[in-house]
Amino acid sequence: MSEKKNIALSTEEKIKEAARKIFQEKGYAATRTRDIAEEAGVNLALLNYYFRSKEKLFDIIMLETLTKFVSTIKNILTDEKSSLEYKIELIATNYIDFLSKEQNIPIFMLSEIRNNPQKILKKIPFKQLMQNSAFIKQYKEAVAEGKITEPNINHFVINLISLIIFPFIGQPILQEIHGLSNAQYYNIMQERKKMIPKWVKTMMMTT
Amino acid sequence: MSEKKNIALSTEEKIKEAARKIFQEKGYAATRTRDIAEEAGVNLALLNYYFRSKEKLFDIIMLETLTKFVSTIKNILTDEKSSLEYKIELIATNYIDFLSKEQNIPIFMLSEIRNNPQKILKKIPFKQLMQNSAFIKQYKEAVAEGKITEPNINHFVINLISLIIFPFIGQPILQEIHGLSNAQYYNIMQERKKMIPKWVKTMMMTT
DNA sequence: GTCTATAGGGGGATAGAC
DNA sequence: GTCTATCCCCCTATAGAC
Repeated sequence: MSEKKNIALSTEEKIKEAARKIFQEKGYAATRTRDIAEEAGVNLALLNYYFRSKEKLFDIIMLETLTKFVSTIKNILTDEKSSLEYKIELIATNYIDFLSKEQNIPIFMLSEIRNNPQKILKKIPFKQLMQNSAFIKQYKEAVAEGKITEPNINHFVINLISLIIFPFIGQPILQEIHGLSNAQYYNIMQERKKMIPKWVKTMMMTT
Repeated sequence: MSEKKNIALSTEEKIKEAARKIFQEKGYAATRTRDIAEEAGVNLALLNYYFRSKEKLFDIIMLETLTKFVSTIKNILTDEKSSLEYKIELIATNYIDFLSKEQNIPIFMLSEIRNNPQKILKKIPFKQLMQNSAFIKQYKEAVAEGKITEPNINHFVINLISLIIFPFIGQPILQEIHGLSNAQYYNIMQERKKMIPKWVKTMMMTT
């Protein structure tokens, strides 16, 4: 199944694109290097020629996935000029747009983290990204000014991330429960871009 | 199948307990039958003697896991007598207690559903469980009476489930971001038993 | 029912021709 | 760089002794 868009790619890039697709769909353990080669339309031996091993290829895909995932919010969190409210709107909008196109990324990342937490978490400085960010500073200011009554920023971050990401992870089950088509579910996710910022704001005023 | 009062588990039960543990930790593809046999402290051949194949053993574990997961809320949703508010409190409390003990269940269920949606979803009548439940009826009544301003029940259900379940799925990453110990994270989850019901209530009044 | 031994085959990796 | 052919380990499953 050779696709038009792949014709311009080098062999190495074709393999990476195929690996990204299949690793993200099935996870490391369930992926066979033969499937990646077939998806890429290249010979199996080339996979080892370019990337040495299945695991090394996986490591590259995972690092790129994590980097892409983090880059979606990195600049938002550290921007000193934009307001906290605007940051929340941007985070919700950008992540929902990003994940609508790359639906498998959250479950892929999280299930591989379960299988090997240290290996994956050490690749990306999640902690440093958050701490001392403008985002955190502004949240604490809002608490000091009485604009927010929930002083524990952990709950705030957990809630924001949960409301954005879980609907993608739980999509099969949530669609089944509500009897929704893919298009209907997509529309619901679009609605959430506007609603999540309002919701988290009111939540943080509830004690 | 059902043994009398346990002193020691039967061989069959030892295998099932070991299989449950390892499948839930690592997922189907990454699990080796040798690991299950070792964990159970029995010979590898006994696994096939009692369960025929790895897949048949997995199917049993998955069905039991889904059943346990659903039974946590089944009676709550269908209870005609309790109020909507009380139902929400019970759901939050019971699920957080359940998942605090069985932390791997959500990611296990959801990643196996990703790998094989129809096979797993058809095992459990998620849809029928929800539709025509007292829970849905009471939500619609609350909308009609103006107690709730968000008419779309889909968002309500998605939000409630997201706020309860995602913190368990994302635990490794969320702990890392906030620099929290296991004990600290456990305490945060305990706090959420009281807070989630308040939050979802105010969220559904925000339009 | 439980064990040892092994069949059978899938899948990652490589040698070597071109 | 790309291919064919093949190695060989590992894992599931089974045969057969006890």
